[in-house]
Amino acid sequence: MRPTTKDLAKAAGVSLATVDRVLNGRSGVRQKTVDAVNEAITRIGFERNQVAATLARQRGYRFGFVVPRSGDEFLSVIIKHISEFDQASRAEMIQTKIVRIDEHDPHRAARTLSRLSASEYDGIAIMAPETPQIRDALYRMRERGIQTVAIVSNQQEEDGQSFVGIDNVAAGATAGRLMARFLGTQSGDILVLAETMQSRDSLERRLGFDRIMSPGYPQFHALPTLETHGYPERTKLVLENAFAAHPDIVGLYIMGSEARLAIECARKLNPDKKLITIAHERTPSTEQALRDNTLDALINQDPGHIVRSAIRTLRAKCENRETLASQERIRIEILISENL
Amino acid sequence: MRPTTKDLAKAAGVSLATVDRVLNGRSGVRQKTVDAVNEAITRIGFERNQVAATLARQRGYRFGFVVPRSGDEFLSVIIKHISEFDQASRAEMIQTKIVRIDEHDPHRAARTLSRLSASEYDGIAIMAPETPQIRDALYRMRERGIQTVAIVSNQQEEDGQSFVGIDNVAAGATAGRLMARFLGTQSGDILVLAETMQSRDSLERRLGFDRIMSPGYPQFHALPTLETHGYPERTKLVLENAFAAHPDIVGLYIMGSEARLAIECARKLNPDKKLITIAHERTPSTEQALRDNTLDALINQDPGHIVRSAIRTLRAKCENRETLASQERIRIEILISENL
DNA sequence: TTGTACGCGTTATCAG
DNA sequence: CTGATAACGCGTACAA
Repeated sequence: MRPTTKDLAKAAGVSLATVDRVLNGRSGVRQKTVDAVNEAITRIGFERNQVAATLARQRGYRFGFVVPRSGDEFLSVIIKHISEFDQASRAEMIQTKIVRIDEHDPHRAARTLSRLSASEYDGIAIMAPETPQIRDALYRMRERGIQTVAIVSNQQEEDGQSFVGIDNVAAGATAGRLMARFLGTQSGDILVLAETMQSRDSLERRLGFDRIMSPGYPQFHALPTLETHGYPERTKLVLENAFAAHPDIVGLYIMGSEARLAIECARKLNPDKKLITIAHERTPSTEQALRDNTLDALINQDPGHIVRSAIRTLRAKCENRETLASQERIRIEILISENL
Repeated sequence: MRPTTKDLAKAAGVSLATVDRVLNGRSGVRQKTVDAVNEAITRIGFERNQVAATLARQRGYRFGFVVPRSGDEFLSVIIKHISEFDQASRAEMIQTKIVRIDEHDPHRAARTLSRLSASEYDGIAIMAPETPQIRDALYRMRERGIQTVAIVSNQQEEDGQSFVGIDNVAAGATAGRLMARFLGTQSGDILVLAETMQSRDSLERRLGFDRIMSPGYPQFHALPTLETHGYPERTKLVLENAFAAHPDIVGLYIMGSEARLAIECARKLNPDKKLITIAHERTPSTEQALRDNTLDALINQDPGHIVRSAIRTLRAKCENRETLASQERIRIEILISENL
């Protein structure tokens, strides 16, 4: 049988309460006692039983997912996975709620975050673009004792363990390599589309894309990124202009997560020639596009994995232990119609 | 607060013990009482707290991974993940052991399996080719009350929920499509290599590969599968013969999981021409091949995911509940050097 | 600064 | 067939 807190208390010559204090880093214990307990821990090989610990806390774990109020198909897929997980994990004493923020108004968003209290949440996973206000709000949240983790869009580099998502530079590079290989012996211009180049995700993807394209494939010319701002009319307009100005377009790289529109437009504007088209994020519509061959490849980050990984990360932080790094690394998936 | 067994007992007008009997399907309860408890369950919305249930069992969960005694790099990666998981999940009261079987002697293997008792194991994950002896042994294991799940190689269709691994037909198709697209406008023969065509995995991969190649790309001709039987000399020999007989080889599809040898041989035999090469399973050596460009793509099934998924599946079976299907589906990953 | 005693929600072991 | 009651290993008031 594995040693328990009782064994540990006996081995260290203290009471259960003191063992608990040391184990959970609470104050009010003499350094000498702390040392004695720690010594006993290694001596008898004590390891805390998380199952018992979770049960003993009156409440289970309460986590919140902060997501944009308005969003694209990818967001709804994420949300679907959150509620799916919530249902499945109630028996494990994990509760998950969704908190909406106004991503266009950083101050309002920050205010919403500031209202999240430690008495309601043990941890928060946030999916939001990086702004000073948000970063600040997160910092204060951690001070209040709420664990945080960023998902999908990275918030900052400083804290290595607290981002769950893909490396967007590598994702862009992956798209670039596939584009080049699928184009084969052709040559010409490549259209690059984003909702906005303000976002770090798009910048990084573009960077990665160019890093492959520019040095390795002089026969292709990736045009400056076109911004759609998520508006259908604007998407149509920029694509029209682009096709008019560049008669030699052979490829289309859609960096944003709303690919449906762009694919449709491009097909209408260019019905005779088959463009190699690569987009990001698996959603019902990109999946359909892959199936009917209007899309050649999809770069995806598994939303279910992201959600579960975020929760595992938060939980590990609550119990202040390490996570299994290999498990939490989100893969840059390449999807074609055969491996959907 | 969620209703507990106490609430349930009160609501049903019985004792805790009876509630437990009904909940865990034990015998010795009148049908009328069973019905009353079940009615109360739905009425008050009772849901069992798994954390408490796990704690209350004296022992935690004890799972075994049955794997071949001898094996390739992929096997050692799997084993690495098993022990990694074992370490990380001790705190969650899950114990994982590795059991070796002689995959070349089905009878001996079956005997080893027959010695696995329910007093030692709650569940067994098995990675082994499908033979009548093994299938039988598994059947008897389930009768003994040990949960089972097959990993990597499917055992049979009958039980939908108990295979954790990829669809090998789809994996072969994925390889085929990539091969065709990477070859582009070239034409010629494609070499297909396997350790043996006795195994169902290889057969299925070949089937999927041809399903894409034959109808869609008449400019390519996939040669009959060559068998290496895992021997270096034999690999060298069959490749030499193939290159001599077919001067027009443009592609190499390595279906088996020991790709290192084949890649090396092919490169030596064919130093002037770049073959499009696709293999299966990420291992230190295939990863290296991808990096130094001797491999164009890798079809992979995440071994870490397989291990964790197998354990989640076994645990769910022990607690007789459903698993989250979306979580347990193993992806057919496409790896290139950019998304390693 | 340290210790005692009880509770968390379930399972297991008795007795009836 | 059914019911009390003691664990399981840890957290947490409250007392000292």
